[in-house]
Amino acid sequence: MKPKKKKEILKKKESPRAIGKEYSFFEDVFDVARQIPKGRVTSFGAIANYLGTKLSARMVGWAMNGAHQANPPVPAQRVVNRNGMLTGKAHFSTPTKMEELLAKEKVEVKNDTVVDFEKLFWDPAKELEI
DNA sequence: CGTGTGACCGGCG
DNA sequence: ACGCCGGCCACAC
Repeated sequence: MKPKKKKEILKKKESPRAIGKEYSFFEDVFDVARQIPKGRVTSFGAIANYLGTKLSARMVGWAMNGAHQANPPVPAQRVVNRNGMLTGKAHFSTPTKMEELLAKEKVEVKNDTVVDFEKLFWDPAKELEI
């Protein structure tokens, strides 16, 4: 947890490649995703909202595209759409990997959808308090 | 530099 | 109630 930064990161994006490393919106998404408490889940919209791009939740999901490939690994299984559906399960090693991971987190998954999603919902904008 | 795409979301028919 | 369409931002080709 790092109460600093926050929007500071998205201030102006000073040439991501100029750094020579991955340093951009991705890191923000990854960082937020990593801050998701165990046994909790969040939605793309929530992350997008936290990042200030709620109107473009698509990019969040798109960013997650490299999340399962990022280092350190990002618990992408805790990130689902606003319906609580495991939309990105297909992007995991195995189609069942996502619900398996969630199952280990004591998160019930029924029909590719998180049970009690509303209760397990973790809003970064609130928890992290922008 | 321009075009395409993306694990979405919300509104409208 | 369901389905389709547009939109927004960032990144890769």
